[in-house]
Amino acid sequence: MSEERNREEQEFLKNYDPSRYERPSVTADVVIFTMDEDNELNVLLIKRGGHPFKDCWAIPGGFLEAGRESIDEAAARELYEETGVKAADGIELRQLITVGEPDRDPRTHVVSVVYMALVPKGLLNIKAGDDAKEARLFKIRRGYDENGGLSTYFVSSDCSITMKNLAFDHGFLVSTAIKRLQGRLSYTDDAFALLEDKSRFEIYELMKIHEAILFQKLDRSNFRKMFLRSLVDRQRVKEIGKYDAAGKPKTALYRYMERKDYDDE
Amino acid sequence: MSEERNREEQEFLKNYDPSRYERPSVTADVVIFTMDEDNELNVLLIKRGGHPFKDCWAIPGGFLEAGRESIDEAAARELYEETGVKAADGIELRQLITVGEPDRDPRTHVVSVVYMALVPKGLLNIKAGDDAKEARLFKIRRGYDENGGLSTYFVSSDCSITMKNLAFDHGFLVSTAIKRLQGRLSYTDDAFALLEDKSRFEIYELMKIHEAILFQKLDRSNFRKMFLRSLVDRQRVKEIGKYDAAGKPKTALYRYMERKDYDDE
DNA sequence: TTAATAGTGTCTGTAAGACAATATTGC
DNA sequence: GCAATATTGTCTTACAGACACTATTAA
Repeated sequence: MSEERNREEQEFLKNYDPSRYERPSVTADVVIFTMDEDNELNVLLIKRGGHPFKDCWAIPGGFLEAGRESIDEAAARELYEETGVKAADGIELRQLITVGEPDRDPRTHVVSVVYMALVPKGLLNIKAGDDAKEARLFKIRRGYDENGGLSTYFVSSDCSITMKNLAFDHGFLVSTAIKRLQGRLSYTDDAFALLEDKSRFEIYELMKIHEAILFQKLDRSNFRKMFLRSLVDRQRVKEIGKYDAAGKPKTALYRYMERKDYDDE
Repeated sequence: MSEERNREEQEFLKNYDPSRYERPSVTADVVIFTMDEDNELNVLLIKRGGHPFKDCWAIPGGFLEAGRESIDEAAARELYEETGVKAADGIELRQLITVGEPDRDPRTHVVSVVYMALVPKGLLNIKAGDDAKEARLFKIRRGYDENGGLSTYFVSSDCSITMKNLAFDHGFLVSTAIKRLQGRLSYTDDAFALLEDKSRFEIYELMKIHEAILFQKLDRSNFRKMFLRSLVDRQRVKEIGKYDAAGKPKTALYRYMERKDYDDE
């Protein structure tokens, strides 16, 4: 940009009044997935402490602090506040969808940028954030409703809620997240992000994760073949030992090789 | 929701002050793709009429009118203002990414929800919108820069600009859109959206579109096989005549069968 | 001993990619 | 006629899915 144009633009910016336009609020919401001890897919929900939708279950989210953080940073902050997990080091935090119907929040026009995160359960340190009474993991289950249609619902120790009972349009958002997770499974490394220890795992641990995400059993033999192809050919995974100290054969262990994400290529 | 809670929530909403939080501006931007007579992929760019980035080329976009339209509607409005194309009837208008670095726009914190649209050239009626001097189609070309690296640039009758010369972070946004378009090509019906007449086309018209998007030549025979498999098996396309009135064989014509999008399934 | 888990092998069908061989159309 | 376009076919390799068989481990 030329010197003269630069000066002209500086002048313009000095006189710019940002209050001219009616602005919506912006939030970053996060659908946080994990795997539990029963090898089931879980999602983190919070019980809302304030209006609107007080006492309803919702996905965690918070308002963007305009001028002070990017929308990605707001999502990372929200993830951290709710789980103690820092979005850096290998945690998947990926943008999912942005919703902005004028009436989706009764307070005011809220545009929500929704992310999904994949976190091993061992890293989770769940705590209710600012405007939440409680935060809790729910098992995601598939079942048939009274009409015989397939429906998704959330199960915790003492309660079970359906997708449609979540606050705002969060049922739709979680549903979208699950579909995206399933769709991406075959061509991304998403599943590895849910392993408790990515540098030390067995083939069938990974298979359990695939099964949980797809809500269906897989064939051991075929999964193994697929896995070994990815292993040798694409060097995404390395075998790190198959025998114990005495040289006796043991279940083979593998290490996931960290790499740049597909989205960036 | 119970009656009492409902009344309580109404009370809360009456006293809610939306000006409590600092809000960013929100825009809907659209990367509009089409195919030209030379079977090359084109993108619509506008020359900015005002500051900032005055006289720079950018993708069309506009501020969300908070409280009066959804973010999807804002994108559809922007598409219409720039091209006269209504987003309904079969035009692909799909959310791509949302960006929100605090300093990506020098005026104020702007969160941009970016869409991509696929429009046949015959429907385009390009006109410069409010704050644009000019709107124009650019051919998207791939070439090698001085360092031998692959780079993408935009070519029009009398000018050629590189990805990095676009206003704001729009180079990144267009680049992301192209990658997404390429990635989705094999498992979506995106390519059909660029046909001049979806209800009457030849196989190799569709192949030209695939070639333009992928920036590479394809094998006729193999493309044909792939196409015919999709045709018979998936009933996505129907043959509508291969012979002329006299019964003489002609190039086969096909009709695309409209269907719900994958994302919604 | 039984049941669950781990690992290997086989068979079938489908599909992608490379490439050869015709046929048809428009100058 | 030639060149570009359209159509069909062949061959190879890869891989997904179904399923059978063996070995090992834990209760």
